[in-house]
Amino acid sequence: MESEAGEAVSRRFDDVIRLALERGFFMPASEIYGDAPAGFWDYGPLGVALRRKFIELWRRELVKRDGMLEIDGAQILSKSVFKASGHLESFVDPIARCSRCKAIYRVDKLIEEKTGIHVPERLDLGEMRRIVKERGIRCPSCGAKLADFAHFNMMFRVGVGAAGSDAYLRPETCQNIFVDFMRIYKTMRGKLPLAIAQFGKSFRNEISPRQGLLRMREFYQAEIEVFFNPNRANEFPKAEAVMDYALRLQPVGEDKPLEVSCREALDRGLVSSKLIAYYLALIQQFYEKAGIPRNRIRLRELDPDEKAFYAVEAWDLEVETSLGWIELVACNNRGDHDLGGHQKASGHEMEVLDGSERVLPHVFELSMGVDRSIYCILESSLATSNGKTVLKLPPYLAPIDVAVLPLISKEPLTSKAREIYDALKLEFDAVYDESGSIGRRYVRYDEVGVPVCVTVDHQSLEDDSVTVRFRDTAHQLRIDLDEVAGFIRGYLAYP
RNA sequence: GCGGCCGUCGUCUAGCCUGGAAGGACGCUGGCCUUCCGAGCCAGCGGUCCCGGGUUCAAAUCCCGGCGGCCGCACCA
Repeated sequence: MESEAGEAVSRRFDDVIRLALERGFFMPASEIYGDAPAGFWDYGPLGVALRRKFIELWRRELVKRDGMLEIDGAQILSKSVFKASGHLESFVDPIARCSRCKAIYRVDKLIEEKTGIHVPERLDLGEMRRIVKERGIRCPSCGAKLADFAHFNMMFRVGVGAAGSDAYLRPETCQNIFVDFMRIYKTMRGKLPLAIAQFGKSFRNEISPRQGLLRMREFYQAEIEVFFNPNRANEFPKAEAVMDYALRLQPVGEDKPLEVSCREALDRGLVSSKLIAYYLALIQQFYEKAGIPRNRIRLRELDPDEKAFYAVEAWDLEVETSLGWIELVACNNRGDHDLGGHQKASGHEMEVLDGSERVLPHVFELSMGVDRSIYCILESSLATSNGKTVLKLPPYLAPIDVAVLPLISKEPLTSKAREIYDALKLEFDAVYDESGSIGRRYVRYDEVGVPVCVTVDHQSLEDDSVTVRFRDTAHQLRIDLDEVAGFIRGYLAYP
């Protein structure tokens, strides 16, 4: 892929990484040591602030808007949890190693490739070994015998306590929600449909992590699990509010997204229920408010081969970037896989009363990749103006709200500016800066997306006014000092 | 995990082929100057040349191994 587009692609990705490294958004973990494993990243000060604001927007647009309950679960969970969830068995790849050149292969894929026989991933290893032997399948690169048949599980195993009992770092945050469901339902006086949300870390031992924040071994998810009565997924009054909202749906068989209202999507049977249409609308609206242009968002239906082992209906919210379409949110109808599995394995009742009906709730999830979202927001906000970088984040996502600057670095302008900074710093994420020319400082803050700068000049000393300078236009406005806080508050307001 | 390319101050890079004092630009810090968009001047800061081993009088440079990055394949539960 050496086309012009291909080159532009890598340049744009590189621009984001360069900005991130240079200005402290994020950096490789364990960076100063040579044995730093791939797939682990540290967030720096600006990255933390951006992520915090992104999550605050998520709380506002999804959790609060919909009256969801938020929890914060443990990252290490018992082996039994993953036995019941299916991850211990299904979260694995069957692999084998060449006895001579040591290359590692996916056995199921290799058999399929060589013989055309479809091999279920979960087929017994002995069975796979038998097929390989019978069909005389050998190492594709050197022709030697295959050996060391094994399951590679992508969960990180940890030893708990002195005995080192097996437990696992969660590969998805939602298992806490399923395990805790009954207690939350009871103690919070729950009623179906009930949505429980969680923001936190997950861990997957990726074979080959790559592309910065896009595929990590330790990463943030913001997940929402909606528990509902499958017989009543169309009795959903809240959905009326979004019936005219246009989804960008790409059902199986389409090669580009269709603009269809929720109503039309339901009428045409593209989406299976009002409940699902409603949540697809909420998540798409959320990304529009996070600053991703609508025409770069799509909700793509997964065909059966692509779906996770637990999914019965699956839509991915994807965003188009210079690297292609990136999956940011998995919207899965998980059916009763989870509560059913935990009910059976734990012996704990998971059925609840919905009216007079006794029902094992089904689950629709919105599983968001936070770090990937941060990358996409950075990339889509990155603009160039007169050869200079301007990060055009929505103001309410900007890591720094306001920079307070004396026009020149000289008393009494500096003292005056410091007073203003002190008055703003508790309410806002503010910085004070007197280093370098005023133009240099504007550029410095444009580059990290600060939406407004407050500048103290000679006139400020006479009449207690300041100028407010806007990142996106470089225009300035003079306002009275006692209106500054209110003005910034208004400018940073959510849409 | 395989294959190709690659790894030098915070960032970008010169130097590597042909072994011989790690240099520049931007940035950052302090000062002077400066009343609005990367100004100027002065003085500074900043590098385990990815790591380990080998060859050599001498290694950023050559060789081997590892780690990491990008791209392609595979994978993405």
